[in-house]
Amino acid sequence: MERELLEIKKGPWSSDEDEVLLRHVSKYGPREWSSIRSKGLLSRTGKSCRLRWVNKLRPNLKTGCKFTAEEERLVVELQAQFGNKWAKIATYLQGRTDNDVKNFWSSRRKRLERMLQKPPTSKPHKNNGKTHINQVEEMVPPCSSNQVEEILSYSTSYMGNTQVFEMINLPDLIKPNYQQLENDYLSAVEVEATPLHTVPSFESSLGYNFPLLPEPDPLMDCPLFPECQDLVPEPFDPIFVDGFKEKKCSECVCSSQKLGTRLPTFGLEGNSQSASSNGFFKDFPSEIFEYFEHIPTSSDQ
DNA sequence: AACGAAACCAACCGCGTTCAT
DNA sequence: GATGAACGCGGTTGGTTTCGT
Repeated sequence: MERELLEIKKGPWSSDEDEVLLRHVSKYGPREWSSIRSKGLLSRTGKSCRLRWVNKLRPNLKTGCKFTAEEERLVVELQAQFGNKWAKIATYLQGRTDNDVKNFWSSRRKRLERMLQKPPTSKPHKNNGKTHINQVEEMVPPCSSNQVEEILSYSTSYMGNTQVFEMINLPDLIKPNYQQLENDYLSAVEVEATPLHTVPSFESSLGYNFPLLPEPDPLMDCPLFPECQDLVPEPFDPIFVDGFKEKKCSECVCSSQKLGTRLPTFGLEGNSQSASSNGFFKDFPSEIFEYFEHIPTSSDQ
């Protein structure tokens, strides 16, 4: 028994272990992770227990759901704003963990890196069932990782979803549909501000009132408010900032006032243009297209 | 059907921060 | 203030699943 406890178990969690962990959390709350092992309940480290709870067992998680277009857009915007502060970004996305966001981002990054680094081939493009991404892989010249980062900031692929190319147009991404964003944020705030005891959840059955996730403070975090200019994280993506230049900051403030200064204003007026096919490519830096052949559209087929 | 590549996801590790003593 | 334990976060890795050929 003692020996068993000394040996730290690693690897996938069993449902029994999950159950033990859930019982512990229901009794003591999501803390005292180390005591789980010291009490002999599990031979996992406190760290591991916490991670399991945060990423899989916590109530209200969107496990197994692909990122929606809105979530994707938010991640892109927030990543440009905060950098790789995944935990912070995750607080803006209901039901998503930092791990989710991190995985989403790195997967996206890898995909784009591959797209931009594969040398062009001389093979004819037949487009027989190939996605446009596959074609790009064959056509785009090698590219530095900086370029990848840059492009990542402005594009969204939405590859994981079934509507593979019904993606957000880059202009839409850089100049998001403001009204939509407002609505989304307000509904998000509404959810976040709803006390957990009013939300049917895990807590009611297990008897512990889980604390709300820390609510992001968009006012403090938004570098676009004049009063927050000092808080702009460095390095701040210059091109991303460029996207905002045409709009005066006063407009940000006005918009934020409309929302009681709680909206993370992206400082842009609406672009009601809906996502359409090929939006992904429309949004790439123009140089890239020097290497492109004509990409067939749906009307070509 | 088999195989390889890509995508996805869960979990670990190292390091920095916070907190109690 | 110094120290150590606990915690939280970001980066990375490795296993599994999905997809295309």
